[in-house]
Amino acid sequence: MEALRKYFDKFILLNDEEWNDFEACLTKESIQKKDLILKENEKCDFLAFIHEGIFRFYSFNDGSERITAFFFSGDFVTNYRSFLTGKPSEHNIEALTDGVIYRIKLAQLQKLYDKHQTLERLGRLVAENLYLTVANRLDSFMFQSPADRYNELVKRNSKLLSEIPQYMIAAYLGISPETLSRIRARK
Amino acid sequence: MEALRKYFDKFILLNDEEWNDFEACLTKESIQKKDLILKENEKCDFLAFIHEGIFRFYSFNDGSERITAFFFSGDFVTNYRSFLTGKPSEHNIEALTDGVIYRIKLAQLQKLYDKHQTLERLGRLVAENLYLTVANRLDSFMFQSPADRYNELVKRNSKLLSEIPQYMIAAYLGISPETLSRIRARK
DNA sequence: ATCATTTATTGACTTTGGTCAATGAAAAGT
DNA sequence: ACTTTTCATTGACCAAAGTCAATAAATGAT
Repeated sequence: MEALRKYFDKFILLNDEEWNDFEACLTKESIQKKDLILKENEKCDFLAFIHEGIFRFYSFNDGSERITAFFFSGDFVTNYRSFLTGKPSEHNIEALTDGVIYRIKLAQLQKLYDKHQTLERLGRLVAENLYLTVANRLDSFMFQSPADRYNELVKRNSKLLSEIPQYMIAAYLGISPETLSRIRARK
Repeated sequence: MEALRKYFDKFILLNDEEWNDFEACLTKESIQKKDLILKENEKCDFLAFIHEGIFRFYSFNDGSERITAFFFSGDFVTNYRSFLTGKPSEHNIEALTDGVIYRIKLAQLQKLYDKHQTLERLGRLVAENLYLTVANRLDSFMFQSPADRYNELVKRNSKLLSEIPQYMIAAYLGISPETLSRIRARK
């Protein structure tokens, strides 16, 4: 689990005791393409660290799918809202590729928070980071046109474009596949 | 500062020592209508607790104003992004009424985090809460029509409507004042 | 109370993106 | 390799929201 530890190091350095306690709570799972690691109406009581694979976080609006986020290796994936509030998830989390994740349960995480102030801090930093992610995405919806959102995606995350079908990119940008096709055509 | 302590109690109970250390870092300020407590391009190095007053958090897109949030007494107001990242703010925070706030500086808050695990936890809970707020707002932009957003606002926050001019509500909903006027007319 | 300014409404027109349908291209299954 | 299904593009049309401009209503200042 060196990958996970490295990811954490970006936020905060854990000593061996903290790390070992944390690692002991993780359970490894192999995931197949199209598996749902979280289903609508379930409570999300876990965080999952993605060792390998791509996931999408989506729900249905009327008939059509809306994708709130994609997650890649090195990311945490969870329904953070359901995780925090205990309410049932309105979203699904689906594997777009085969993969490997490490899960930790909410209850165990809370015990770790109590035991180590450093892990409590890590929890804060993770929450702050997630805040920044959604806040940026909110801005993109408030201030930018679909074409702007697409162009920024191309600039920032061209990897994503090559690995994910275009109609999902459209669902992520909040537009129809036809519109995305036209945005790409005109330029 | 009983109001602030009560607000905290919603998250977590502080003992007297923790509370006193925290309170000692607060500075009280009277604010006049139209004052900017944060200006574009400044770093936001504070959290402010609103004892009295209404504030708006806004920026300019091309020529026109976009309002990201309103804040009322009992809320914290800050540019959380600038606060967390240290980057200059792209937003202004303006008082819509006269008011009273209590500021705490980032540096002092960090000292408190180090001193008391409970305050560290409070920091996490506040971050988690802010996450939920923006995440809900993002959903409203991704999934709802302007009319839906307006109707929900009427349902949830009718107080806001009576205290804030309609063109600002429109800017908050991400639509033109004309469109809001028409949404209200048809029904 | 009057006048000036700000805010809200309404109409005409434009722009943008959505929907439906047809066609082409690519990928997956046998 | 061939068929089937999925995905992407394109066209025609529609609906929603934006813009510009005129007017009305409300608010504030003197």
